[in-house]
Amino acid sequence: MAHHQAPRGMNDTLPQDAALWRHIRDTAERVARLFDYRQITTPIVEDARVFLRTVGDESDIVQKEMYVFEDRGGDRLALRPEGTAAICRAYLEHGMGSWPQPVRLFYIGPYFRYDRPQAGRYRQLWQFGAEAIGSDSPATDAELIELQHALYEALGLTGLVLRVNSIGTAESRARYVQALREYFRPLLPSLSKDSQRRFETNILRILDSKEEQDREAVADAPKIPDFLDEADTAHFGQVQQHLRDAGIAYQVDPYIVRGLDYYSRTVWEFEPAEAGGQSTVGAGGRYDGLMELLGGPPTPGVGFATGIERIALNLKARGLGPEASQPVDVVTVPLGEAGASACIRVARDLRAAGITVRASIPGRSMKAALRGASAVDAAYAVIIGDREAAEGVAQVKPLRGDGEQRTVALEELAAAIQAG
RNA sequence: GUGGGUGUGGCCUAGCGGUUAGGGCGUCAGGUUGUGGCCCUGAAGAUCGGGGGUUCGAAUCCCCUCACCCACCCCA
Repeated sequence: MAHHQAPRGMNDTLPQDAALWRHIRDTAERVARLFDYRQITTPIVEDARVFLRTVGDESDIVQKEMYVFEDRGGDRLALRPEGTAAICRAYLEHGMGSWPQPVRLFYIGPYFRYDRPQAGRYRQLWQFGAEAIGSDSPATDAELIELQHALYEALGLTGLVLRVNSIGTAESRARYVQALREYFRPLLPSLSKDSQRRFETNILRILDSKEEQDREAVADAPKIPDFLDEADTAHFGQVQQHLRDAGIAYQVDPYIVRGLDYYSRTVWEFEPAEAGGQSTVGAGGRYDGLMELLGGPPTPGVGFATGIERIALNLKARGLGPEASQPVDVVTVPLGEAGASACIRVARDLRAAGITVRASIPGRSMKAALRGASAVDAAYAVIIGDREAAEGVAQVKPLRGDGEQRTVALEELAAAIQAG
Protein backbone atom coordinates (compact mmCIF):
# COMPACT_ATOMS: atom_id res chain seq x y z
CA MET A 1 0.00 0.00 0.00
CA ALA A 2 1.35 3.36 -0.96
CA HIS A 3 2.20 5.67 1.89
CA HIS A 4 0.67 8.66 0.25
CA GLN A 5 -2.90 9.13 -0.86
CA ALA A 6 -4.63 11.95 -2.61
CA PRO A 7 -6.11 14.43 -0.12
CA ARG A 8 -9.45 13.41 1.30
CA GLY A 9 -12.31 14.05 -1.07
CA MET A 10 -9.97 14.80 -3.98
CA ASN A 11 -9.52 12.34 -6.81
CA ASP A 12 -7.18 11.46 -9.62
CA THR A 13 -8.82 11.27 -13.01
CA LEU A 14 -7.25 8.24 -14.65
CA PRO A 15 -6.70 7.67 -18.38
CA GLN A 16 -9.76 5.44 -18.65
CA ASP A 17 -11.95 8.37 -17.59
CA ALA A 18 -10.14 11.02 -19.60
CA ALA A 19 -12.21 10.49 -22.74
CA LEU A 20 -15.47 10.88 -20.82
CA TRP A 21 -14.29 14.08 -19.17
CA ARG A 22 -13.04 15.49 -22.44
CA HIS A 23 -16.36 14.66 -24.04
CA ILE A 24 -18.27 16.50 -21.32
CA ARG A 25 -16.01 19.54 -21.47
CA ASP A 26 -15.96 19.71 -25.25
CA THR A 27 -19.73 19.39 -25.40
CA ALA A 28 -20.20 22.09 -22.79
CA GLU A 29 -17.92 24.50 -24.60
CA ARG A 30 -19.54 23.76 -27.94
CA VAL A 31 -23.06 24.35 -26.61
CA ALA A 32 -22.00 27.54 -24.83
CA ARG A 33 -20.47 28.74 -28.06
CA LEU A 34 -23.76 28.09 -29.88
CA PHE A 35 -25.36 30.60 -27.53
CA ASP A 36 -22.45 33.02 -28.05
CA TYR A 37 -21.07 32.68 -24.54
CA ARG A 38 -17.34 33.30 -24.27
CA GLN A 39 -14.92 31.66 -21.91
CA ILE A 40 -13.52 33.34 -18.84
CA THR A 41 -10.90 31.81 -16.59
CA THR A 42 -10.32 33.31 -13.17
CA PRO A 43 -7.70 32.32 -10.58
CA ILE A 44 -8.36 29.30 -8.40
CA VAL A 45 -7.56 31.52 -5.43
CA GLU A 46 -9.29 34.80 -4.57
CA ASP A 47 -9.20 37.33 -1.80
CA ALA A 48 -11.39 35.60 0.80
CA ARG A 49 -13.57 38.68 1.03
CA VAL A 50 -14.90 38.12 -2.49
CA PHE A 51 -16.76 35.12 -1.12
CA LEU A 52 -17.31 36.24 2.45
CA ARG A 53 -19.19 39.33 1.29
CA THR A 54 -21.32 37.67 -1.34
CA VAL A 55 -22.09 34.10 -0.44
CA GLY A 56 -23.52 34.91 2.99
CA ASP A 57 -22.05 34.77 6.46
CA GLU A 58 -24.54 32.17 7.60
CA SER A 59 -24.16 29.90 4.61
CA ASP A 60 -22.51 26.53 5.09
CA ILE A 61 -19.95 27.48 2.49
CA VAL A 62 -18.63 30.27 4.65
CA GLN A 63 -19.32 28.65 7.99
CA LYS A 64 -17.57 25.36 7.45
CA GLU A 65 -16.65 24.63 3.86
CA MET A 66 -14.21 27.28 2.69
CA TYR A 67 -10.48 26.66 2.47
CA VAL A 68 -9.01 29.90 3.77
CA PHE A 69 -5.32 30.57 4.29
CA GLU A 70 -2.89 33.37 4.72
CA ASP A 71 -0.16 33.81 2.15
CA ARG A 72 3.38 34.87 2.98
CA GLY A 73 2.45 38.50 2.63
CA GLY A 74 -0.36 38.19 5.13
CA ASP A 75 -3.24 38.35 2.67
CA ARG A 76 -6.27 36.22 3.45
CA LEU A 77 -6.96 34.07 0.44
CA ALA A 78 -9.56 31.43 -0.24
CA LEU A 79 -9.67 28.45 -2.56
CA ARG A 80 -12.71 29.42 -4.61
CA PRO A 81 -15.83 27.56 -3.44
CA GLU A 82 -18.00 28.72 -6.33
CA GLY A 83 -17.76 30.61 -9.58
CA THR A 84 -20.22 33.46 -9.72
CA ALA A 85 -18.72 35.83 -7.17
CA ALA A 86 -15.27 35.64 -8.76
CA ILE A 87 -16.69 36.30 -12.19
CA CYS A 88 -18.56 39.32 -10.91
CA ARG A 89 -15.29 40.52 -9.42
CA ALA A 90 -13.69 40.15 -12.84
CA TYR A 91 -16.63 41.96 -14.47
CA LEU A 92 -16.03 44.95 -12.25
CA GLU A 93 -12.25 44.78 -12.42
CA HIS A 94 -12.18 44.78 -16.21
CA GLY A 95 -14.92 47.32 -16.75
CA MET A 96 -17.20 44.88 -18.52
CA GLY A 97 -20.03 47.26 -17.72
CA SER A 98 -18.91 49.15 -20.81
CA TRP A 99 -19.12 46.07 -23.06
CA PRO A 100 -22.32 45.30 -24.94
CA GLN A 101 -24.83 44.09 -22.33
CA PRO A 102 -25.51 41.49 -21.22
CA VAL A 103 -22.00 40.09 -21.04
CA ARG A 104 -22.30 36.37 -21.67
CA LEU A 105 -19.57 34.24 -20.12
CA PHE A 106 -18.88 30.59 -19.43
CA TYR A 107 -16.25 28.90 -17.32
CA ILE A 108 -14.97 25.51 -16.37
CA GLY A 109 -12.57 24.53 -13.65
CA PRO A 110 -12.00 23.11 -10.19
CA TYR A 111 -13.73 24.39 -7.05
CA PHE A 112 -13.11 23.53 -3.42
CA ARG A 113 -15.36 22.87 -0.47
CA TYR A 114 -14.21 21.40 2.80
CA ASP A 115 -17.14 19.06 3.20
CA ARG A 116 -17.49 15.44 4.19
CA PRO A 117 -17.15 13.44 0.98
CA GLN A 118 -19.75 11.01 -0.27
CA ALA A 119 -21.06 9.84 -3.60
CA GLY A 120 -21.13 12.80 -5.96
CA ARG A 121 -19.72 15.16 -3.39
CA TYR A 122 -16.05 15.97 -3.33
CA ARG A 123 -13.71 18.50 -1.78
CA GLN A 124 -12.33 19.31 -5.19
CA LEU A 125 -15.08 19.40 -7.75
CA TRP A 126 -15.24 20.60 -11.32
CA GLN A 127 -17.97 22.90 -12.44
CA PHE A 128 -19.05 24.19 -15.78
CA GLY A 129 -21.10 27.36 -15.54
CA ALA A 130 -22.44 30.25 -17.52
CA GLU A 131 -23.44 33.78 -16.58
CA ALA A 132 -25.30 36.58 -18.34
CA ILE A 133 -24.49 39.82 -16.59
CA GLY A 134 -26.09 43.18 -17.23
CA SER A 135 -29.69 42.40 -18.00
CA ASP A 136 -32.65 41.86 -15.72
CA SER A 137 -34.81 40.62 -18.57
CA PRO A 138 -36.62 37.34 -17.92
CA ALA A 139 -35.38 36.37 -21.35
CA THR A 140 -31.88 35.99 -19.93
CA ASP A 141 -33.12 33.73 -17.12
CA ALA A 142 -34.79 31.57 -19.73
CA GLU A 143 -31.73 31.68 -21.97
CA LEU A 144 -29.50 30.32 -19.21
CA ILE A 145 -31.97 27.56 -18.43
CA GLU A 146 -32.18 26.76 -22.12
CA LEU A 147 -28.40 26.64 -22.45
CA GLN A 148 -28.14 24.32 -19.48
CA HIS A 149 -30.93 22.16 -20.84
CA ALA A 150 -29.29 22.04 -24.28
CA LEU A 151 -26.06 20.89 -22.69
CA TYR A 152 -27.73 17.95 -20.96
CA GLU A 153 -29.60 17.04 -24.13
CA ALA A 154 -26.39 17.17 -26.17
CA LEU A 155 -24.80 14.77 -23.72
CA GLY A 156 -27.75 12.42 -23.89
CA LEU A 157 -28.69 13.18 -20.33
CA THR A 158 -32.36 13.43 -21.13
CA GLY A 159 -35.35 13.44 -18.85
CA LEU A 160 -33.83 15.49 -16.05
CA VAL A 161 -36.48 17.20 -13.97
CA LEU A 162 -36.30 20.99 -14.07
CA ARG A 163 -37.80 22.74 -11.09
CA VAL A 164 -38.09 26.50 -10.99
CA ASN A 165 -39.15 29.02 -8.41
CA SER A 166 -38.99 32.71 -7.73
CA ILE A 167 -37.77 33.84 -4.35
CA GLY A 168 -38.40 37.49 -5.18
CA THR A 169 -36.23 40.50 -4.70
CA ALA A 170 -34.33 41.04 -1.48
CA GLU A 171 -37.22 43.18 -0.21
CA SER A 172 -40.01 40.72 -0.88
CA ARG A 173 -37.89 37.88 0.41
CA ALA A 174 -37.25 39.80 3.63
CA ARG A 175 -41.00 40.12 4.13
CA TYR A 176 -41.41 36.41 3.48
CA VAL A 177 -38.65 35.42 5.89
CA GLN A 178 -40.28 37.63 8.49
CA ALA A 179 -43.61 35.89 7.97
CA LEU A 180 -41.94 32.49 8.22
CA ARG A 181 -40.32 33.49 11.50
CA GLU A 182 -43.64 34.50 12.95
CA TYR A 183 -45.28 31.35 11.68
CA PHE A 184 -42.65 28.85 12.85
CA ARG A 185 -41.75 30.47 16.18
CA PRO A 186 -44.69 29.06 18.15
CA LEU A 187 -44.23 25.69 16.42
CA LEU A 188 -40.54 25.51 17.22
CA PRO A 189 -40.75 22.89 19.99
CA SER A 190 -42.56 20.51 17.64
CA LEU A 191 -39.99 20.81 14.85
CA SER A 192 -37.09 18.45 14.24
CA LYS A 193 -33.73 19.26 15.69
CA ASP A 194 -32.35 20.14 12.28
CA SER A 195 -35.22 22.49 11.59
CA GLN A 196 -34.82 24.16 14.96
CA ARG A 197 -31.29 24.90 13.95
CA ARG A 198 -32.43 26.04 10.50
CA PHE A 199 -34.82 28.47 12.18
CA GLU A 200 -31.75 30.37 13.28
CA THR A 201 -29.39 29.79 10.38
CA ASN A 202 -31.45 29.53 7.20
CA ILE A 203 -35.15 29.45 7.83
CA LEU A 204 -36.02 28.84 4.18
CA ARG A 205 -34.38 25.45 4.50
CA ILE A 206 -37.13 24.25 6.80
CA LEU A 207 -39.39 24.23 3.77
CA ASP A 208 -37.62 21.33 2.12
CA SER A 209 -37.03 19.39 5.31
CA LYS A 210 -37.17 15.64 4.84
CA GLU A 211 -38.30 15.05 8.42
CA GLU A 212 -41.74 13.51 8.77
CA GLN A 213 -42.06 15.48 11.96
CA ASP A 214 -41.91 18.80 10.08
CA ARG A 215 -44.31 17.90 7.32
CA GLU A 216 -47.49 19.26 8.82
CA ALA A 217 -45.99 22.56 9.89
CA VAL A 218 -44.37 23.02 6.47
CA ALA A 219 -47.60 22.26 4.62
CA ASP A 220 -49.41 25.14 6.31
CA ALA A 221 -46.51 27.55 6.20
CA PRO A 222 -46.74 30.82 4.26
CA LYS A 223 -45.89 30.39 0.58
CA ILE A 224 -43.40 32.56 -1.27
CA PRO A 225 -45.70 33.34 -4.21
CA ASP A 226 -47.98 35.24 -1.81
CA PHE A 227 -45.11 37.56 -0.92
CA LEU A 228 -43.82 38.40 -4.37
CA ASP A 229 -44.59 41.90 -5.52
CA GLU A 230 -46.19 42.65 -8.83
CA ALA A 231 -42.92 43.04 -10.68
CA ASP A 232 -41.54 39.76 -9.26
CA THR A 233 -44.65 37.91 -10.28
CA ALA A 234 -44.64 39.36 -13.77
CA HIS A 235 -40.95 38.55 -14.15
CA PHE A 236 -41.44 34.95 -13.09
CA GLY A 237 -44.44 34.63 -15.38
CA GLN A 238 -42.39 35.76 -18.35
CA VAL A 239 -39.56 33.38 -17.52
CA GLN A 240 -42.08 30.56 -17.63
CA GLN A 241 -43.58 31.84 -20.88
CA HIS A 242 -40.11 31.84 -22.48
CA LEU A 243 -39.52 28.30 -21.25
CA ARG A 244 -42.74 27.19 -22.87
CA ASP A 245 -41.69 28.99 -26.06
CA ALA A 246 -38.43 27.06 -25.98
CA GLY A 247 -40.32 23.82 -25.47
CA ILE A 248 -38.67 23.05 -22.15
CA ALA A 249 -40.68 21.13 -19.58
CA TYR A 250 -40.52 22.46 -16.03
CA GLN A 251 -42.25 22.28 -12.69
CA VAL A 252 -42.85 25.21 -10.42
CA ASP A 253 -41.67 24.23 -6.95
CA PRO A 254 -42.26 26.91 -4.31
CA TYR A 255 -39.94 25.10 -1.90
CA ILE A 256 -36.79 25.42 -3.96
CA VAL A 257 -34.30 27.46 -2.02
CA ARG A 258 -30.74 28.02 -3.08
CA GLY A 259 -27.91 27.87 -0.60
CA LEU A 260 -26.33 31.19 -1.32
CA ASP A 261 -27.59 34.52 -0.02
CA TYR A 262 -27.12 36.46 -3.21
CA TYR A 263 -29.89 34.82 -5.19
CA SER A 264 -33.00 36.77 -6.08
CA ARG A 265 -36.06 36.09 -8.17
CA THR A 266 -35.57 33.08 -10.43
CA VAL A 267 -33.91 29.97 -9.02
CA TRP A 268 -33.82 26.49 -10.54
CA GLU A 269 -32.43 22.98 -10.28
CA PHE A 270 -31.98 20.04 -12.63
CA GLU A 271 -32.28 16.62 -11.04
CA PRO A 272 -32.58 13.06 -12.31
CA ALA A 273 -36.14 11.74 -12.08
CA GLU A 274 -34.90 9.01 -9.77
CA ALA A 275 -33.61 11.43 -7.20
CA GLY A 276 -31.68 10.49 -4.11
CA GLY A 277 -28.53 11.47 -2.29
CA GLN A 278 -26.39 14.13 -3.86
CA SER A 279 -28.55 14.18 -6.92
CA THR A 280 -28.70 17.76 -8.16
CA VAL A 281 -26.78 17.81 -11.42
CA GLY A 282 -26.84 21.53 -11.84
CA ALA A 283 -28.59 24.60 -10.54
CA GLY A 284 -28.76 28.29 -11.10
CA GLY A 285 -30.42 31.53 -10.32
CA ARG A 286 -30.59 35.28 -10.63
CA TYR A 287 -28.37 37.44 -8.45
CA ASP A 288 -29.34 41.05 -8.98
CA GLY A 289 -27.84 42.33 -5.73
CA LEU A 290 -24.47 40.65 -5.98
CA MET A 291 -22.49 43.37 -7.76
CA GLU A 292 -23.34 45.88 -5.07
CA LEU A 293 -22.05 43.52 -2.39
CA LEU A 294 -18.73 43.67 -4.23
CA GLY A 295 -18.79 47.46 -4.27
CA GLY A 296 -19.95 47.83 -7.84
CA PRO A 297 -22.91 49.65 -9.36
CA PRO A 298 -26.29 47.90 -9.37
CA THR A 299 -25.93 45.28 -12.10
CA PRO A 300 -28.34 42.40 -12.60
CA GLY A 301 -27.09 38.94 -13.46
CA VAL A 302 -28.18 35.37 -13.84
CA GLY A 303 -26.28 32.12 -14.21
CA PHE A 304 -25.95 28.45 -13.45
CA ALA A 305 -23.33 25.90 -12.52
CA THR A 306 -23.28 22.20 -13.16
CA GLY A 307 -21.03 19.55 -11.62
CA ILE A 308 -18.81 17.68 -14.04
CA GLU A 309 -18.45 14.73 -11.66
CA ARG A 310 -22.20 14.47 -11.28
CA ILE A 311 -22.68 14.57 -15.03
CA ALA A 312 -20.03 11.87 -15.41
CA LEU A 313 -21.73 9.77 -12.73
CA ASN A 314 -25.07 10.04 -14.49
CA LEU A 315 -23.61 9.30 -17.92
CA LYS A 316 -21.86 6.22 -16.58
CA ALA A 317 -25.01 5.04 -14.84
CA ARG A 318 -26.80 5.26 -18.18
CA GLY A 319 -23.98 3.67 -20.14
CA LEU A 320 -23.47 6.80 -22.21
CA GLY A 321 -20.31 8.51 -23.31
CA PRO A 322 -17.44 7.75 -25.65
CA GLU A 323 -15.44 4.56 -25.87
CA ALA A 324 -12.83 4.49 -23.15
CA SER A 325 -10.22 2.71 -25.24
CA GLN A 326 -8.22 4.65 -27.77
CA PRO A 327 -7.16 2.94 -30.97
CA VAL A 328 -3.52 2.27 -31.73
CA ASP A 329 -2.64 2.20 -35.41
CA VAL A 330 0.86 0.79 -35.31
CA VAL A 331 3.14 -0.97 -32.86
CA THR A 332 6.77 -1.07 -33.87
CA VAL A 333 8.71 -4.28 -33.39
CA PRO A 334 12.44 -3.57 -33.35
CA LEU A 335 14.91 -6.44 -33.58
CA GLY A 336 18.61 -5.84 -33.22
CA GLU A 337 20.41 -2.56 -33.07
CA ALA A 338 19.92 -1.52 -36.69
CA GLY A 339 16.25 -2.45 -36.39
CA ALA A 340 15.85 -0.33 -33.26
CA SER A 341 17.42 2.66 -35.00
CA ALA A 342 15.20 2.23 -38.03
CA CYS A 343 12.11 1.90 -35.83
CA ILE A 344 12.76 5.27 -34.23
CA ARG A 345 12.94 6.94 -37.63
CA VAL A 346 9.90 5.07 -38.89
CA ALA A 347 7.84 5.95 -35.82
CA ARG A 348 8.72 9.61 -36.26
CA ASP A 349 7.67 9.59 -39.91
CA LEU A 350 4.43 7.74 -39.26
CA ARG A 351 3.47 10.11 -36.43
CA ALA A 352 4.22 13.04 -38.72
CA ALA A 353 1.60 11.54 -41.03
CA GLY A 354 -0.91 11.47 -38.17
CA ILE A 355 -0.61 7.77 -37.38
CA THR A 356 -0.63 6.69 -33.73
CA VAL A 357 2.48 4.65 -33.05
CA ARG A 358 3.20 2.73 -29.88
CA ALA A 359 6.92 2.02 -29.71
CA SER A 360 7.95 -1.38 -28.41
CA ILE A 361 10.87 -1.35 -26.04
CA PRO A 362 13.96 -2.68 -27.85
CA GLY A 363 15.70 -5.71 -26.45
CA ARG A 364 12.59 -7.75 -25.81
CA SER A 365 11.69 -10.76 -27.81
CA MET A 366 9.58 -10.50 -30.92
CA LYS A 367 6.98 -12.66 -29.24
CA ALA A 368 6.75 -10.24 -26.35
CA ALA A 369 6.43 -7.28 -28.69
CA LEU A 370 3.66 -8.91 -30.69
CA ARG A 371 1.84 -9.96 -27.53
CA GLY A 372 1.99 -6.37 -26.41
CA ALA A 373 0.65 -5.24 -29.77
CA SER A 374 -2.32 -7.59 -29.42
CA ALA A 375 -2.95 -6.46 -25.87
CA VAL A 376 -3.47 -2.86 -27.02
CA ASP A 377 -5.47 -4.01 -30.05
CA ALA A 378 -3.15 -2.37 -32.56
CA ALA A 379 -4.10 -2.48 -36.22
CA TYR A 380 -0.59 -3.24 -37.51
CA ALA A 381 2.76 -4.43 -36.31
CA VAL A 382 5.64 -2.87 -38.20
CA ILE A 383 8.55 -5.26 -37.83
CA ILE A 384 12.06 -4.08 -38.58
CA GLY A 385 15.07 -6.28 -37.87
CA ASP A 386 18.60 -5.84 -39.01
CA ARG A 387 17.76 -7.57 -42.32
CA GLU A 388 14.90 -5.17 -43.09
CA ALA A 389 16.96 -2.20 -41.96
CA ALA A 390 19.71 -3.14 -44.37
CA GLU A 391 17.24 -3.34 -47.24
CA GLY A 392 15.26 -0.24 -46.28
CA VAL A 393 11.99 -2.13 -45.83
CA ALA A 394 9.65 -3.23 -43.06
CA GLN A 395 7.35 -6.17 -42.51
CA VAL A 396 3.81 -4.88 -42.10
CA LYS A 397 1.64 -7.39 -40.28
CA PRO A 398 -2.11 -6.77 -39.95
CA LEU A 399 -3.21 -7.83 -36.46
CA ARG A 400 -6.96 -7.43 -36.47
CA GLY A 401 -8.18 -9.32 -39.51
CA ASP A 402 -6.67 -12.19 -41.44
CA GLY A 403 -4.67 -10.03 -43.87
CA GLU A 404 -1.31 -11.17 -45.19
CA GLN A 405 1.97 -9.82 -43.91
CA ARG A 406 3.68 -7.68 -46.54
CA THR A 407 7.13 -6.28 -47.15
CA VAL A 408 6.92 -2.52 -47.67
CA ALA A 409 9.63 0.01 -48.50
CA LEU A 410 10.12 2.43 -45.61
CA GLU A 411 9.28 5.47 -47.69
CA GLU A 412 5.93 3.94 -48.63
CA LEU A 413 5.00 2.85 -45.11
CA ALA A 414 2.72 5.72 -44.14
CA ALA A 415 0.78 5.52 -47.37
CA ALA A 416 0.46 1.75 -47.13
CA ILE A 417 -0.91 1.93 -43.60
CA GLN A 418 -3.29 4.77 -44.35
CA ALA A 419 -4.56 2.84 -47.37
CA GLY A 420 -5.36 -0.02 -45.01
C1' G B 1 -20.38 18.29 11.71
C1' U B 2 -23.87 13.47 13.04
C1' G B 3 -24.98 8.16 12.45
C1' G B 4 -23.82 3.41 10.08
C1' G B 5 -20.78 0.04 6.86
C1' U B 6 -16.14 -1.53 4.70
C1' G B 7 -10.54 -1.92 4.38
C1' U B 8 -6.18 -8.92 2.31
C1' G B 9 -0.36 -8.09 -3.76
C1' G B 10 -2.05 -2.97 -9.39
C1' C B 11 -7.60 -4.84 -9.61
C1' C B 12 -11.40 -8.62 -7.84
C1' U B 13 -11.28 -11.86 -3.89
C1' A B 14 -10.75 -16.96 -0.35
C1' G B 15 -9.42 -17.41 4.55
C1' C B 16 -12.61 -15.21 10.24
C1' G B 17 -7.50 -17.49 16.56
C1' G B 18 -2.40 -21.98 14.89
C1' U B 19 -2.12 -22.15 6.55
C1' U B 20 4.92 -21.42 3.79
C1' A B 21 -1.93 -16.06 3.68
C1' G B 22 -4.80 -19.41 -1.45
C1' G B 23 -7.16 -18.22 -6.19
C1' G B 24 -8.69 -15.22 -10.58
C1' C B 25 -7.44 -10.91 -13.66
C1' G B 26 -3.40 -7.97 -14.89
C1' U B 27 2.17 -7.41 -15.43
C1' C B 28 6.88 -9.69 -16.95
C1' A B 29 9.34 -13.99 -18.99
C1' G B 30 9.51 -18.79 -21.40
C1' G B 31 7.01 -22.94 -24.61
C1' U B 32 14.50 -23.75 -29.48
C1' U B 33 16.68 -20.92 -34.06
C1' G B 34 12.80 -13.46 -36.07
C1' U B 35 5.80 -13.68 -35.76
C1' G B 36 0.67 -12.09 -31.75
C1' G B 37 -4.36 -13.21 -30.22
C1' C B 38 -6.20 -19.26 -27.51
C1' C B 39 -3.52 -22.66 -24.46
C1' C B 40 0.53 -24.33 -21.09
C1' U B 41 4.68 -23.17 -17.66
C1' G B 42 7.30 -19.94 -14.57
C1' A B 43 8.48 -15.29 -12.07
C1' A B 44 7.88 -10.76 -9.65
C1' G B 45 4.39 -8.60 -6.41
C1' A B 46 1.07 -8.69 0.51
C1' U B 47 5.03 -6.17 7.04
C1' C B 48 -3.47 -8.86 5.59
C1' G B 49 -4.95 0.30 5.79
C1' G B 50 -1.82 2.15 10.20
C1' G B 51 -0.83 1.98 15.64
C1' G B 52 -1.64 -0.19 20.35
C1' G B 53 -3.60 -4.37 23.19
C1' U B 54 -5.61 -9.60 24.55
C1' U B 55 -3.32 -14.52 23.71
C1' C B 56 1.66 -19.57 24.01
C1' G B 57 -0.07 -17.90 19.04
C1' A B 58 -3.99 -12.68 15.36
C1' A B 59 -5.43 -11.19 8.68
C1' U B 60 -8.84 -13.44 12.07
C1' C B 61 -10.83 -10.87 19.06
C1' C B 62 -10.69 -5.63 21.57
C1' C B 63 -9.35 -0.27 21.46
C1' C B 64 -7.58 4.00 18.84
C1' U B 65 -6.55 6.12 14.18
C1' C B 66 -6.68 6.86 8.78
C1' A B 67 -9.16 6.22 4.16
C1' C B 68 -13.30 4.95 1.30
C1' C B 69 -18.63 3.96 0.89
C1' C B 70 -23.89 4.97 2.46
C1' A B 71 -27.48 8.17 4.85
C1' C B 72 -28.23 12.95 7.28
C1' C B 73 -26.62 18.12 7.24
C1' C B 74 -25.57 20.84 2.99
C1' C B 75 -24.72 21.25 -1.97
C1' A B 76 -22.57 20.85 -7.91
